[in-house]
Amino acid sequence: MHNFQALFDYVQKLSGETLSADDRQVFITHFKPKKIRKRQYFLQEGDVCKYTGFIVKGAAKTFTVDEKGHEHILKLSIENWWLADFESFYKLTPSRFNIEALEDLEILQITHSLVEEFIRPIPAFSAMQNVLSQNNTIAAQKRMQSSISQTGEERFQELVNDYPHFIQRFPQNLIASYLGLTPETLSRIRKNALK
Amino acid sequence: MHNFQALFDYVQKLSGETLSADDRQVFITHFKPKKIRKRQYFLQEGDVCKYTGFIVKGAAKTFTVDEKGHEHILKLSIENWWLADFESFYKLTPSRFNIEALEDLEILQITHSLVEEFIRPIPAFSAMQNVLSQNNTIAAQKRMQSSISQTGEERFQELVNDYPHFIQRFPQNLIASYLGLTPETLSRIRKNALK
DNA sequence: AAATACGCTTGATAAAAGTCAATCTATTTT
DNA sequence: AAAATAGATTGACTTTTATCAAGCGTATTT
Repeated sequence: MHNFQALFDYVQKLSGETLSADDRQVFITHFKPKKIRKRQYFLQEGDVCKYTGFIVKGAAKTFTVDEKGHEHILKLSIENWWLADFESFYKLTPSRFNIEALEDLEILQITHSLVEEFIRPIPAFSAMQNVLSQNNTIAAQKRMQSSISQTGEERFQELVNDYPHFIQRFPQNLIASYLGLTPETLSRIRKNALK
Repeated sequence: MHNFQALFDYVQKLSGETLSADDRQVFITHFKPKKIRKRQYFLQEGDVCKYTGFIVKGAAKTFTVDEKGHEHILKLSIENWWLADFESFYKLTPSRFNIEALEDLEILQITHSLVEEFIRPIPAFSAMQNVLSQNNTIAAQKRMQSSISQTGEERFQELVNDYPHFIQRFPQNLIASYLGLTPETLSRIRKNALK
């Protein structure tokens, strides 16, 4: 039996509400456990993102590949995050992004229509969605603010302060890409910062 | 009597639902019309953003000022947008942003607690919030993607394509700041693009 | 009408970041 | 164990963008 406890804990924590036994059963009925091995894709550019997945274990990157073949990482996702290209997921349009497992992934996945029909009616879940939406708005605003007004070095320092576990968990070339820098530039930034 | 029609139209359009006469009365009771003259502040750094305002007429910029005294514009807002620093508005913490009228503003403003108590229970409104939240997530993702993977010139071209009315309505130095560029750099980018 | 602000442009120079190539180390994979 | 791969670093050089300063029109203000 797959581990739904992480999902229950997460929903309850963010919503501040309790899930009844019946609620839990609805989750268990509609979310499907799935494993994705390292280097496998959860989503490929051009495909429709039919599922969103709650990460129970593992990590993934969401990225594009430009004309020169360079990767640009938009998101790094770990346990207790939702995996999806939400534009494609909401609108059922082909995605511009790839999502690839960086470590073996265990997720609980579900389609948009099943969420709408069965999961969103659960009050704790929609309360969680509201909190999550607020958190995401705030985080997106902060990241955008950094991006337009700070140097690479300042953005890196902010990441070290705000998400130190990301620095430990992911190799530097991925962190660099997430910050909009090349690996060489981040390497030099770190060298200079050591003074 | 202030123009609530723009707000009603907006809520109905985004939600796909109809507002009853009673619903409308709830809006009229709790939203307060306010005028803010050009160059006046809706919000100042360090203050708590107690209100969100629906823009009926006019335009505003949301920006920070860095240690060197340079402005960085995070958002440019016009009719049918909501004005606020949502981090400060949701959490009632002091804001890091300033919001200033670029043109005389007519807004309909309301506090967070009044929204929660009286407005959000209106189904069309909460449906609108859901759609808005999705749209914002998608737009934020797209802008972030541009920021980490494109040059200034490409970001400018994208803005011209996606929001041509912004280019017409705001001076170039504000557009430059919104794109994370100096006015000089944007001026040169445009000169080169004319070839 | 004169004075002032503002916005845009251009030039010269500096700083930040990217590109390409080489090397080194530490894992993985075979 | 050997081979292959992945990640990090460094050097030389280029491109992109910022900075500072000046000049020029056009609104606004007085």
